[in-house]
Amino acid sequence: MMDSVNTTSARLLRLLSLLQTPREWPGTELAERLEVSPRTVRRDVDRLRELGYPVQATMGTTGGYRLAAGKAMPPLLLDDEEAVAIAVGLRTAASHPVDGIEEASVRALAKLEQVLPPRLRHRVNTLGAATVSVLGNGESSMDPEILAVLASATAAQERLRFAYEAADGTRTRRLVEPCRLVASGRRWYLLAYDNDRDDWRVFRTDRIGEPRPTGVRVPSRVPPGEDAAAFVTRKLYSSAPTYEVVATLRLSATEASRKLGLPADAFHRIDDRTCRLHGPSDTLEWLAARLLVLGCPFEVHDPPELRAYLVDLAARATRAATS
Amino acid sequence: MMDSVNTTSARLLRLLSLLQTPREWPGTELAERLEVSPRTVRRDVDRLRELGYPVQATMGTTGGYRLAAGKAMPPLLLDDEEAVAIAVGLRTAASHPVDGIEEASVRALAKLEQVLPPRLRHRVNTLGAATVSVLGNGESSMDPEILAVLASATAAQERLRFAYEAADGTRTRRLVEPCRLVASGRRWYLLAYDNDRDDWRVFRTDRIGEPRPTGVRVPSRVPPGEDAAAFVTRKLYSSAPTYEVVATLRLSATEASRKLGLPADAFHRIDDRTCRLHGPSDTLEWLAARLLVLGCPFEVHDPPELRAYLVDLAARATRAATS
DNA sequence: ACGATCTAGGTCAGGTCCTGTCCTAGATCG
DNA sequence: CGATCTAGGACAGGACCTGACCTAGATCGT
Repeated sequence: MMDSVNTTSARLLRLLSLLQTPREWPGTELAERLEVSPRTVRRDVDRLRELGYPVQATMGTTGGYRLAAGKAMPPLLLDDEEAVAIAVGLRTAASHPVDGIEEASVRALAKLEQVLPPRLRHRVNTLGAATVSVLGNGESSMDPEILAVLASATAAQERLRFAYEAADGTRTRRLVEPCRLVASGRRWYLLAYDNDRDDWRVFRTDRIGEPRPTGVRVPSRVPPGEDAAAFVTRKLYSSAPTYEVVATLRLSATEASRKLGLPADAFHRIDDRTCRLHGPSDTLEWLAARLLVLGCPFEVHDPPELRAYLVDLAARATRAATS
Repeated sequence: MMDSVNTTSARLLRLLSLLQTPREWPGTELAERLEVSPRTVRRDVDRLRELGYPVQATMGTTGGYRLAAGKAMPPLLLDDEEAVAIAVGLRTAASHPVDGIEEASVRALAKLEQVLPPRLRHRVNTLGAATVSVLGNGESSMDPEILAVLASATAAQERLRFAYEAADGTRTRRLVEPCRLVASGRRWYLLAYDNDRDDWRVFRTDRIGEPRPTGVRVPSRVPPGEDAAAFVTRKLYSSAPTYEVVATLRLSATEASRKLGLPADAFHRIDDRTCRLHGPSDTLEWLAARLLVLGCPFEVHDPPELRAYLVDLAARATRAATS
C-alpha cells in the first residue's frame, strides 16, 4: 500500500492497547478490530509473548485473551484522561515527598511531561491548581512544573540556567550543571555544580525560578561525596534552621511511626501504649496539625516554639467554637 | 534466526523507550544500542513518526533525536521504580478524590495493576502502607487495592462477589453486576445491580471486603437514571448522616475556595476579607483540621458537633503544650 | 455425553517489506 | 571552512509476514 509504514508494529501496539483494557477479548473480535485474519492475531499474540508480555488465554466458549502481570512492565498505553490523572497524581506525590521513591516519582513525571500533548498539559495545570496542598497555606508547596524541568535537565545532563533567591532574600542568576535531585523532609533540593562559582552547591528547589535548560549537554561530573543524598543532608544540617522536636505520644511506637509517616528510628518505645518522638522538623505547623489529628493525647517537650504554636492554635479553635 | 520474533517491532519499542529518556540521542549511538546500521535507525525514526510519535531531530554537531510532545500519548515505557512511583501516586490520589478526574485515576490504576509484575506489587503495597493518610486516623481512608479490583471488574463488566457491611453493622455477601464507580466528597461509591435483590444498589466502597471477580462477563445493563453520578448522590443525601456546616472565615471567598479545595459555590462573599462557608461535610475532624491550618481567624456557627470537636481539640492542644 | 466455541499450532505459497551498502544534500557549530 | 550531524534516494537479496486450510485440545452449556 501507500502509507503502510510497518503494519505489523502498529498492529502489535494496537493489540497491546486493546489487551490492556481489563476484559477478555475473543480472537475473532480482535481479528475484526485489527482487520486481519484470526490466524494472524494468534501469531501476533505469540509475538507479544515472545517479547515478554504475558498474554493469558482462557479456553472454551467464554474464553479469550487478556494481558496478565508478567516479569517486566509492558508499555503503558493510556487514553487522555488516564494520562492526565497520572500526571496530577505524580505532581501531588512529588509535592509531598514522604515515600522513599521521590526520585523515581520525579523521573516518571519528567518522562511523562516530555511527551504529554499540550492540550492535556493545560488540563493538568488547571487541575493541579485546583488540587489543594493538604498542608493548608499553599506557599510552602512545591511547583511540580519546575520540578519536572529540573528532573529533565538532570537526567539529560543539560546545563541549566535559573534565578535563585537565597535565604537572605538576595536574588542571583545561576548557570549550573545539575547532578541530582534529592528529597529531604518535605522539600526538594538540587545538587549541582555552579559554573560561575566553580564549586558544588545545594539549591532549595522552591527558591528556584524560571529554570531554562540551555540545551548544552555536558559530561557527567563526579559528585563530591560518595553519596549525593548524604552530601545534601550534611550541607543542610550545617546551616538550616531546623527544630529538634521532642514529644511523648500515647500510642505505640510502631503505630505512631506508621500514622505519622516518619521513620521508625525517630520513635523510642516507652511502653506498649506510649512512645517518645525525637527528631528534626522544619515546619512546626505541619507537625502540630499531624499530631492533633492523630486523636491521641500527647505532650510536647521541645521546642518552645511548637508549644507556643499549639497554644495559639488552641486559642483560635476556642474562639471559633465559642464566639 | 531462531528466536527472532518480529525484530522490527521489538526494536521500535526499544527505540521508543530510549527516546523517552529526556536527552538527545545521536543516530550512531542509537544504531550501536539497537545493533543495526544507522540507516535502519533513520528508517525506524521515520516509522515512529508515521505512527504518530513526534521524534524531534536537531542538526549539527551536537544534534540528535528526542521524543517531543505530540498529538497523542505514546505508550509509556517505564522502568520498575517509575512504575512503582506511579502506582503509589495513583493510590494516594484515589484515596483523596478531590480532583475531578477520580474515575480516570482509578481506571489508570486498574490498568496499571493489571500488568504490574508481582515483585513490584509488593513494593507498592509496603510503600502504600507507609504512606500516611494525611487525614490522620487511617480508618476512614480507602484501600486502593480494593478500588483497583472494583474498577477492573466494572470496566470488564464482570460479575462480582464481595462481603458488605451495612451501616447498622450487619454483614452480607453480595453478587452484583458493577456499573460505575463514583467519587463523592471524600468517598467512593459503587453503583451496581444486585443480582440477589434484583435491583440497583449503591455501595460504599470502604465497607466492601474481599471483592472477588467471578470471571463471568455480563451484558451491560442500562443504569437507572440518566446520570450515574446524580443517581448516587441522590441516594446518598436521602439517607446519609451528613452535617450542614456554617462558618465565617476571615478570608476572601475565592482564596478560601482555593485553599480549602471546596467548590466555589459553597462560599458567600461578605466583604473583601470575609466570607461565609455553607455546605455539607461528612467528617468534622477533617474540616476542623483544614480550617485551623488555614491560619486565619474563623467562627463556626453550625453544627454543634463541630464546635464541640474544636473545643476538645483546643483542650488537647493546650494539654500538650502546657503539661 | 455431546456439540459448540474457543485457543493452539503446523504447513505452504506468494509476495511484501525490511535491511545494509553506497551516495548526495542540507543544517549547524566551532 | 571543515567536522558532524540529520535526511533520504537507489538497489539487490533475503527475511518474514500473511492468509488459507487443517488438526488437536480445553471448556462450557444443554
